[in-house]
Amino acid sequence: MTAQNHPAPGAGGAQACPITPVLDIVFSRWTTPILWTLHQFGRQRFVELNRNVGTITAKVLTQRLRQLERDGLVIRTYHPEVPPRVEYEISELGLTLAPLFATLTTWSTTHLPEVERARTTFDTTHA
Amino acid sequence: MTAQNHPAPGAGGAQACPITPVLDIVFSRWTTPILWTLHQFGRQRFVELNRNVGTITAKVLTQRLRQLERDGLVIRTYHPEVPPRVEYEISELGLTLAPLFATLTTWSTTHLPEVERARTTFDTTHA
DNA sequence: TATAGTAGGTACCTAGAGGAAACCGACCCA
DNA sequence: TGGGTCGGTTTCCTCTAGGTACCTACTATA
Repeated sequence: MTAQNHPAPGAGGAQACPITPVLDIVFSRWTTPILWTLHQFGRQRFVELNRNVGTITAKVLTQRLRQLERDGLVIRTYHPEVPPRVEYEISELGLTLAPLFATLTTWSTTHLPEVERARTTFDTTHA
Repeated sequence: MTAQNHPAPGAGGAQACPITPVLDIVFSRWTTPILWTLHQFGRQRFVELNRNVGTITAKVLTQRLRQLERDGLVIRTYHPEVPPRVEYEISELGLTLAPLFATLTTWSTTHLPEVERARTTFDTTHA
């Protein structure tokens, strides 16, 4: 699996797609599973999150959480105890993404079967 | 720039984010600029599209168009003339993405400044 | 003594996407 | 005979995200 860098807006002098900057913020790799897990299970510690998200490694999870924290979508709370305890939760700004995700899920449920059908017909006709 | 492969759903046994399959269809690299250009300029030939999208190379444009065609979001029409002529346009299924993109643009205009502010405060406090 | 747990940080390495550029086949024009 | 157009395809090369492994400081437990 590799990363995602959306094309630079305005590159080449052509009209640039206006939503590309948002994609790097919201739809970078692993960001949606992380946000989804935080939304499902609520505030979680690092190791919990690591288990709940799935196959993500600790290093990448740290990187993505830093990015999400920098973008203001996730709040990190550090408790200087022993052993140290860190908790992550979705910020208010992160919660404003809810209608966007809702639109995505509705599109998914209504139109994903059409995509599947288009794929099978394409694969059979281009055999 | 590298590719985008979103994590496999269900990997690791945890609850999987339900929107990840859609991301690979709609938000793969270059797909949104391509769809945007097709939407802005209407039906276009390959070379036109290549120029209008921006810095994309012909090889990658071909790959992405094949994927979009396979997913049923784009319609390819081949005219066996000399020199050959191929036209691309958005399908009806592709047009159903419009509300999704609209939601994205509204979120962008309303909340992107907050992201910028969060970034500057993060960068100054973590200097 | 030794091991485990916590929340990462760091160094090294690999796989694979994507870019650059050359090439192609059919035809037209000069 | 050579060059140009169109829609790609092929070859080669680079870049980098992400994986593996190992490290910290401190405590509790066995």
